[in-house]
Amino acid sequence: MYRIGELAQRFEIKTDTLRYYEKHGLLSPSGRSDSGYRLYNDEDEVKLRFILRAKAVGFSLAQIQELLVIDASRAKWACQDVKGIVEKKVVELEQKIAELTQFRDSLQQLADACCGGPESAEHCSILEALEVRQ
Amino acid sequence: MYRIGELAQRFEIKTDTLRYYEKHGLLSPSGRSDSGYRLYNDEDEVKLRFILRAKAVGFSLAQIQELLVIDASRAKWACQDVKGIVEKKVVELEQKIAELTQFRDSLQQLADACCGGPESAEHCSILEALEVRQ
DNA sequence: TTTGACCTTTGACCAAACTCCAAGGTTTAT
DNA sequence: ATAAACCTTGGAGTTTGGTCAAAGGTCAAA
Repeated sequence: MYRIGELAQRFEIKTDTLRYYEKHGLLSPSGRSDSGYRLYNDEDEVKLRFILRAKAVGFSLAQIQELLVIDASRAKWACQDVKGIVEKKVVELEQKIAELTQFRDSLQQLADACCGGPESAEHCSILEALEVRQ
Repeated sequence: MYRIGELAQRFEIKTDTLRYYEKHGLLSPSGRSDSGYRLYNDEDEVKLRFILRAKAVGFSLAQIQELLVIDASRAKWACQDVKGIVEKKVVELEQKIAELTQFRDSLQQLADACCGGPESAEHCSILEALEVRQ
């Protein structure tokens, strides 16, 4: 059994983060000491590892919550349920990548069109492009 | 001269957004009516177009603020100043794209390793991967 | 015993970019 | 005149994932 500080330290996160996860229903300690201290067991540790792993590959806490629901009663779910969540996330990421890539390309275009030298910005093609009426 | 509602409608944004931009120093109306209504002129309109254009290519409002400072006194700045801001943003975007791509690749790997069928999630390789101790 | 580290709860704060609400004044068209 | 649309201000709320602060109780080592 770990106290909150021990578990937090073990995973290099803040105690406040663990309290936050508890408050938001992600991970509650399996017990409390007589004085009210949170006590986390091995299963709690496994669950925290799960959460942090999922975060590390880009899942939001809400999405992790979904995965945790499945993980809690694995036999009641199918592999396609899990894979569905992951694939949905992949699509989401791909869309965001596409958007950011578009931003990047637009900006690269602007940058390429600019002389970038010490000339006065009076006639800067980037500034012009941002305010032209068309 | 436009009142706030007219300008907002023209650019398909909320009046509250204009008030927000004013409060945060991005765009103040050039005048006020006797009753206190905001009055925006043609220059204000040009400036708003600039802001929205910059937003559309991914600049944050803080970054747009920087660009506006330059735009306000173009002769005092050089093309390289403007280009510098744009190039910095490009780098930022490239880093974010790289991060998201990594997420995507990790998740795609997980998805590929999963049968994704109706089999019980009891031994789901994705769930296993997320909680394995290693 | 003492002291400092640790723990609790509650509620507020932070970031960024809006958006909403309430109370009340102004304008416009009927 | 009337009613509805429009405007003002100030402050709070939303989202997401934390983080901080205050007040006070508990634990462990010296």
